[in-house]
Amino acid sequence: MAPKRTTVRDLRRQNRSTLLSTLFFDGPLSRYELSRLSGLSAATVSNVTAELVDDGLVVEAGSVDSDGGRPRVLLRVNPAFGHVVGVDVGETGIKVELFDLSLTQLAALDHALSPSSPAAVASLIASSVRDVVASAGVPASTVLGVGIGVPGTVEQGTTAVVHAPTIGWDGVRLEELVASASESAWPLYVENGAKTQGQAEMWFGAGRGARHVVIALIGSGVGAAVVTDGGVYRGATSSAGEWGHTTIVYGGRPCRCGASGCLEAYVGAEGILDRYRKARGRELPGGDEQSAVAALIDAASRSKTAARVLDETAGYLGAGIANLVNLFNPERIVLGGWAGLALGSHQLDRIVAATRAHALRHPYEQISIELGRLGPDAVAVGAATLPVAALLDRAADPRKPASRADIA
Amino acid sequence: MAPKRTTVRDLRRQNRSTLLSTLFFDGPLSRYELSRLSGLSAATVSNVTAELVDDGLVVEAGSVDSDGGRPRVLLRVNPAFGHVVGVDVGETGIKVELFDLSLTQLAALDHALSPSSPAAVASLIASSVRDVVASAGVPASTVLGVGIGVPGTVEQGTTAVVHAPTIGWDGVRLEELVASASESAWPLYVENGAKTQGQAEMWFGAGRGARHVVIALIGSGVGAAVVTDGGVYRGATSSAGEWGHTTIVYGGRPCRCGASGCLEAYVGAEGILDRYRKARGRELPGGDEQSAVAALIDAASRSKTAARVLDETAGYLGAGIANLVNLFNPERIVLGGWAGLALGSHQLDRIVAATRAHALRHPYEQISIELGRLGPDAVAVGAATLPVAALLDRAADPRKPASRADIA
DNA sequence: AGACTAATTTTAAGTCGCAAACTAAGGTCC
DNA sequence: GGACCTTAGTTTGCGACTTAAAATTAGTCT
Repeated sequence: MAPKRTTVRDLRRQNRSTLLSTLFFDGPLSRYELSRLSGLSAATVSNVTAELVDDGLVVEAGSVDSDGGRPRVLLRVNPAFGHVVGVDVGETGIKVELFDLSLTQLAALDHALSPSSPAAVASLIASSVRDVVASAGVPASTVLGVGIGVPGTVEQGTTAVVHAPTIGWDGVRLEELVASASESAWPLYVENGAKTQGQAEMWFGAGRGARHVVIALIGSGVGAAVVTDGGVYRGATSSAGEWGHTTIVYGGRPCRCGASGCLEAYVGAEGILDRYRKARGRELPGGDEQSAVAALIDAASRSKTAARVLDETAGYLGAGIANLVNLFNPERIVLGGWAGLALGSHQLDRIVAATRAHALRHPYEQISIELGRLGPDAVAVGAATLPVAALLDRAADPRKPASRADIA
Repeated sequence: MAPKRTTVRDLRRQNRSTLLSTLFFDGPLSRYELSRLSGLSAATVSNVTAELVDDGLVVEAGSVDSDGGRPRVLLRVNPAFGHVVGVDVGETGIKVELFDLSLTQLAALDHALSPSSPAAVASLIASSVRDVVASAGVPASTVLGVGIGVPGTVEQGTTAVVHAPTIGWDGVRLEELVASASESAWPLYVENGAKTQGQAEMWFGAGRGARHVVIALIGSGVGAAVVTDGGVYRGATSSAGEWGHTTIVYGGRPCRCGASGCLEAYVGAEGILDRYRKARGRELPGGDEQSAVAALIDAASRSKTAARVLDETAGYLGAGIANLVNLFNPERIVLGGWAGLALGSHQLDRIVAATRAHALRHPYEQISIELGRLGPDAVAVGAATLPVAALLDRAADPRKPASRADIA
């Protein structure tokens, strides 16, 4: 068993964390409301919030007029307490964005990137982070951490190890590379991009308020972020949620992962276009995947072949979603990723119908299927979320106010 | 957010729980070892264990001679503190077993059962529980609770609702039925049989020591218990883990759940036998499923058809397991259920190979695939585990010693 | 201005775990 | 067989924590 002591001191830390998190997610609140929401006594709330205010983590934010009685003073997390950086390492470029503590974007930077060595990417990340911080005029010392979302599985051990076949990475210790390429010692958090995007949807998008959610992501590849009991599920070594490579057609189409019959080979953008190509018996006009998929969806109103391919896609996708429903029994499914949104906005009905056809009745009745609400920045926002989550989690020690050093 | 206060009192409860659980799972331990394992100070361990001994939950169990120094006094959970009952409601009968607190069986009872109304089953359960308690000469007041494993999904709400199509149950509130059929007010715990069996493997079988495990169960039907971070994963409404009805062959064989291409239709006993029947082009000799499957496995050394059917089964099963590996990223897969054990002991190699072929490399490298170690009583043992888990969890209040009333 | 209300803060318990000092129980060594 | 280790477990004193109740603060209402 893990030696998880519980001293009276941990109590305070946990209460700090609870109150800070409540303030973060449920907006400005009075001490009184905090007391109700957290279950803590008014005295404790007063006591703990005084500390949080002292530490600069929380500030007063006006007051609510009363109708007879002392007006409530509202408290909220101090957005200027610190800043966080989110990095989205994609297959064709990287995005670097700077946020304040309320995840309001202050600056952003894009870099196109042809497939490059991990070291080259790491040094580009390091310099871009420095640039974006400088461009916003934010003092480097207020940066609480840098979150990095990558397109591949991430094994979280003492240090994160990235396996991203689509960009040719295998066993890359990105943290170490970035750390040695940058002179600042900001805490780094590396995580799979589907999971960071999922966390972004949970905090600010279609997942808000639910505790059991699967965020399905369909783009070139297919992935998912599974949220159980409010937290992203990681499994033994954090590579859980590889939905794209679950078998849905035993012995079916070959997949780029080497296996056959994977869901990704049917509903990933490449798989969809390839099936369309084969159905038409000739090449498609050139162009990037996104516009090709858009063209296919557009053609569906005129072309029977296109309509059939999309129908089949909805069928496969529904079966894939049904598998998630049966295995995870979530309360909500969020369909995201550029291809997922494109498909979803044109044929959500059919996808839902196919899901119903393949799922068991009772778990199916629990769910609602929604489209993602966040735009193309979701991966970066989600990445920036990681240092914030760390801050909320430990809420820092009463003695040494929360700062870079605390988050590890 | 859930109003989960954290008072200084909860600390004590949690530490009681930690110590009691450590003693339960890691056998007799001295106070000194407890202190190391729990991370609590020696003083606290002394203090808390004194309370536990006072309450009768823990007793001394001899001592270990020293080589220079005061000998250690061993402590263990008092097996006689209370008793628990486990009930296995199967498709063809019910098993009722009585255990002491260390899950040592004291008495057992079997009843064949043709498909019956829920009320009839409930009253049979109630009377059998009374009989088994009486036959062991155990005072009714020491029974801490009754766990019931059922063959279907269980929605846990204020009261458990059972949906078990194979025995014709739909929306059955078994707790209420059993409670009103029995005069004793023992706390009842209703749970899906695959989950109780999974918990039994975790506590006493092939799952010991691991925190992320999937226990796959293959019999007539196919199910799974997913253990994440040491606990059985339930999802939003406790019907998670319905592995048998995930689609593995899109558009494939019809399944008794109404969908098509479900894993169960390929690797469930019925599915295997039906495929064999079709492959041979004629009827099989009669008999029950278990002996029919045994006969098929036996025939594989002589019959090409039988061998092929089994090979294909291993392939489907491997793909199904690979889906679990990709989605859950466990550290261990346990293959259980009578058909799973039969298949596993004759062709584990092929199942493992098929799993490797369908799983992603990195999550695959984390796992070991093992056979279940528990016999046919596993469902009942696992059911009996439920009241024990409740006891360990709340470890009862310092003031009023743990008893029936505490577990709810 | 005085009464009344409702949100915070202060005060006075009471609980908890920990470190250090202390006791228990058994060795070793001469 | 007695002085002296060694290790296990207990007692004591203390600081930290939450809570309930009392006090204070800041408005509204008449």
